[in-house]
Amino acid sequence: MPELPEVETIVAGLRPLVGGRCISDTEIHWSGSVGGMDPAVFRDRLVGQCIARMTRRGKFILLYLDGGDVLLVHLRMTGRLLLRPREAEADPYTRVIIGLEGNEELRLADLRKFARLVVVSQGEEEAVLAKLGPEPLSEDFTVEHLANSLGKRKAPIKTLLLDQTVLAGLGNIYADEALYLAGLHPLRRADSLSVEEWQRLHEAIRRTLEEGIRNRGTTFSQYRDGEGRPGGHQHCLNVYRRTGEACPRCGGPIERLVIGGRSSHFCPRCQV
DNA sequence: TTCGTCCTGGTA
DNA sequence: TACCAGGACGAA
Repeated sequence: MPELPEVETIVAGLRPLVGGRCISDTEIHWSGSVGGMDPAVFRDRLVGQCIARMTRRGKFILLYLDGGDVLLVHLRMTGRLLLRPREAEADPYTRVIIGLEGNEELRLADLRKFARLVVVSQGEEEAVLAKLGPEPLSEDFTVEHLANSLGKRKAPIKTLLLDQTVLAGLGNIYADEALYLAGLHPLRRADSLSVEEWQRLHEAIRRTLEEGIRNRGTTFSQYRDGEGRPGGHQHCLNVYRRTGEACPRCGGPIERLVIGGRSSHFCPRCQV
């Protein structure tokens, strides 16, 4: 669910609210969310450390703690990271609570139980992050990088855009939207793209992610920002989950195909 | 590279 | 009742 724009929105919203705050207690309601870690071990390790820095890398949220640990959060499909007053009504599907001094708590709520919260020693997070490709909105993400990493691959371009080792942060929604903006059919073999098409795709990826961030992410059902608010980008999508509706450009019907096990939405007339 | 799996709930 | 869902990993 949460892709780069959603995670960016969460982090930008929470960063000023949790920076410098200290952890006073923790609760684990479903141990799978912390990889089966013993609740007492989890608590002993975190309590007393303060949040020095909060950042995002790809779809990961990173909380750097001043005691030498890093909290890595990945929300996967339905995870939410919410900052709530302690006395606030329980959020449904709350799996982990990290209590902060000052009567608030960070809650990991997650309907489908895929989200993960991992504690590592500072430095160890680099092994996880090293597998990720460049940030799509950074200078490291160039047309050359995109074309060089994928230009010889035979797989459909749609499938490859979801590979986090190629670029970090794109998911199913924004991949479909980027391919629409670029006018590329999701089944196109990557090795068939021309220089000009790589340029269009590169530009389209950036544009669609920037618009997603501007609209504070896409909410279909589960996504909320760090304060529980839905995003607004679902009203601006051109093709994603619009099967049968009119293409904004040509008016023809949007089609849906399953590619690499993921649903893909596209306009067969505008995307070739 | 593709498929199943981890899970639960909403919708057709 | 069947199918669908925003992610990612490991096995075949």
